[in-house]
Amino acid sequence: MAVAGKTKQRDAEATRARILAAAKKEFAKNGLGGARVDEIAERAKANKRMIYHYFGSKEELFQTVLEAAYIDIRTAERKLDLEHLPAREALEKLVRFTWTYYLKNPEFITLVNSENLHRGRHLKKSDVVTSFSRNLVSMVGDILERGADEGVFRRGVDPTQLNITIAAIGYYYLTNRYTGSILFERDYMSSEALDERLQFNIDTVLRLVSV
Amino acid sequence: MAVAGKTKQRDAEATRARILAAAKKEFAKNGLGGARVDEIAERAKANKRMIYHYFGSKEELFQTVLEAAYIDIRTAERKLDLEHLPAREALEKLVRFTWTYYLKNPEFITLVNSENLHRGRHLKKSDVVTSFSRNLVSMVGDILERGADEGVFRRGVDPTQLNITIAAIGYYYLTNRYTGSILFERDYMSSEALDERLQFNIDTVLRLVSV
DNA sequence: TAACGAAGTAACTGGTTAGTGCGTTAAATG
DNA sequence: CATTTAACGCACTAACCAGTTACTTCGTTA
Repeated sequence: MAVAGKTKQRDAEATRARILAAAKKEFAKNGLGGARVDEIAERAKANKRMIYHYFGSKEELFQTVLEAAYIDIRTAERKLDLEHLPAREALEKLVRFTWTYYLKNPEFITLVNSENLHRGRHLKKSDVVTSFSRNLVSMVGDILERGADEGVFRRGVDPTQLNITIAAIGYYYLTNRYTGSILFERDYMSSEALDERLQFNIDTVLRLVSV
Repeated sequence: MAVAGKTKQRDAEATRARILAAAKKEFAKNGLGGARVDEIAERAKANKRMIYHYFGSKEELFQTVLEAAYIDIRTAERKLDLEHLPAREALEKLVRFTWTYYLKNPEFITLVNSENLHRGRHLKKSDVVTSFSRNLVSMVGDILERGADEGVFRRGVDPTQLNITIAAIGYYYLTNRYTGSILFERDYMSSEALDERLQFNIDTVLRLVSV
């Protein structure tokens, strides 16, 4: 019997987890097409055969990584507990959270980009993720309604469009930071530049919904 | 001597142009890593050898395609002639143009995404593109200043940040339309959805700069 | 404790792909 | 018209890469 804490010589769960973590890094760095299965195996300190044993194929591995990434961000969003905050504060907190999440989890953006290059064909096969997203839209819908009741927000703002915009203004800045830095001759990633962008985004969203 | 209009059996310029057009399609569809040189040659009805003759390597071909794409959008922006419009109209026209350009030139977005996956290493080698972009920022800066003089816009809005936001709210919606359509259970590309998004974006930008 | 299933490994395969060597043919030049 | 230059094509290669075969080792349980 395996004693907890003891270094097991064989540990299916641990190996699977190491593969998943390595795959996330490799897919994020090089995209689905550019990622190398051998590289993932090496990074995970696992044999390549194990990848096929646990995940079936490179594509299924990608699908699993992508699903896990979506579940992670949606779960974090739920934990924000925005229901108990005044509408204005709740919305600002969501904008801040989205920005910070992208900043701390740059793999998320690259994974989503890669999936969209492939026309969403992996996400289509997943059904867990949709229900998580419904929750997000209703969360924002609630904030908007509450804000209108409080008299600080105008009515008639589409929650889905607002959601897309909140994501867009952070996501675009970060995903296009390389070309942006070159074209606009700015350092996109200095802490001053990041702070400035976050403030601009909060301002954009609040002006959009305010009465 | 080649007679104008006569179908030449050999035409360096035409072959080069066909390769470039084919490469744009292939790179946009599959990214730099996923694009196949053989596929580009076939699509261009040129021999693969010609690609290496005119462009040297796959990477240099990509760089040329990317440069051409940037020059195209920046040139189109200049032709908008926004200087002779009232500030509000000028800004709305720019938001509309940006949206429509992305919509009609979907390759542009995918090329930029691909370049950012590769950390901008091709654009770094190009110097033509930077000067084009400087022009865009000053164009928006002028509109903002003019709007403030007219009394319709507030002062202190950063033209670069505004520029980024105008691009972001259109770009993000379109590049993530596959995952978006699945997660939010909406058809992102129906003409009603597209109209609605454009209106939302115009509204977002105007509220952002208005007094 | 035997035996069975699952974890793990190394070496291989078949297909693909960027890039080339070398020969051919059309057009420009003098 | 002869010669040179540049466009063009065929067929090849060396490297790469996803996926597999055939095998060993460990842990669990009848």
